[in-house]
Amino acid sequence: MENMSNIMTKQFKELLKKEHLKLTTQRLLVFEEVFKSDEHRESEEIYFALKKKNLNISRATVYRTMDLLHKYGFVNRMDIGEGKWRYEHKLESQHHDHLICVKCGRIEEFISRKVEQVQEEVAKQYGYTLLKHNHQLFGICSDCSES
Amino acid sequence: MENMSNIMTKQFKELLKKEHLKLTTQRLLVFEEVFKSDEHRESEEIYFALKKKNLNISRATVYRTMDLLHKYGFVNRMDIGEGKWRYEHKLESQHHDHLICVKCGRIEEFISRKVEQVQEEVAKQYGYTLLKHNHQLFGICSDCSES
DNA sequence: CTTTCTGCAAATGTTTTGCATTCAA
DNA sequence: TTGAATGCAAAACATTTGCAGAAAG
Repeated sequence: MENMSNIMTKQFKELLKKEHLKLTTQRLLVFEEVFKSDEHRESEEIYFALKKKNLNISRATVYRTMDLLHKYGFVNRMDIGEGKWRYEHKLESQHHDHLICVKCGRIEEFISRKVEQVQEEVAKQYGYTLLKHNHQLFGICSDCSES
Repeated sequence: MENMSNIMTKQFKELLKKEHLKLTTQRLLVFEEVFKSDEHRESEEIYFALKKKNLNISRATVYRTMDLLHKYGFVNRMDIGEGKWRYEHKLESQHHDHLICVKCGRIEEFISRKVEQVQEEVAKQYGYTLLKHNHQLFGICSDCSES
């Protein structure tokens, strides 16, 4: 039986065809690595995850592919304020924001209709057409505040 | 008559004394440069602004001083997702978030009590103690959408 | 005097790029 | 067969660091 990840792979392949981009082994492997995990990872981590599996895809290709996946909307690129990006795939995930523990790095995803509404109001008030937003809460999670 | 910026300078000097940090010409010049402008600038821009005035303070010192100002709460460090920081001083400014035009780079500051409230609710719900947040809206401003 | 700070240049860490080679179409 | 993608190493970019000399306390 076909799972979600397979459907995404199909979509990815269709996109490549549509855009006259080549379906290479490397692109597929990076894609699958990204969709296999629900973590919020950096390109570097994805690169090493592949390396560990003896899939020696060059760093440049990993970065180039992540860029492509971001450009075509297969992943979200999040900036958690360390001067680098983390990616998360969009499989089965609705839009959400993040709650990040500054001690252990744990990331909680949250959705708040209220915040979404207020954002629209603010944008409207200033005459902006809203394209995207960045909303992260930093704090200490329950586990970390106990110890 | 004494203005706000002077008061801040006094506070900065007091802090240095309290922390047994040295009051150097460079630190004062960087500090004044930062408090002289209301822009949201990067360390690099501050470095060049000083250079233009023939104040040849080394890049390292500018970076080190911005770090200090951030550490002691004289400036906010914001990450607008380009892999680098921008700073804004806290002179006369309450807490606020940002609305950024992706075309011209213009930055609008906004405050929303509602968002602040909802953030607290979300943190509580997940058992987090909220420390800070990052909230940026990206869109197209009225000027840019006309053209 | 004795720390601490500065300036420099080198190092760092992440990401990008040029170019020869390889490969999908 | 040929234009695009890969891999490599070098470059780029913002930022940090080690260290010797300078300056503040």
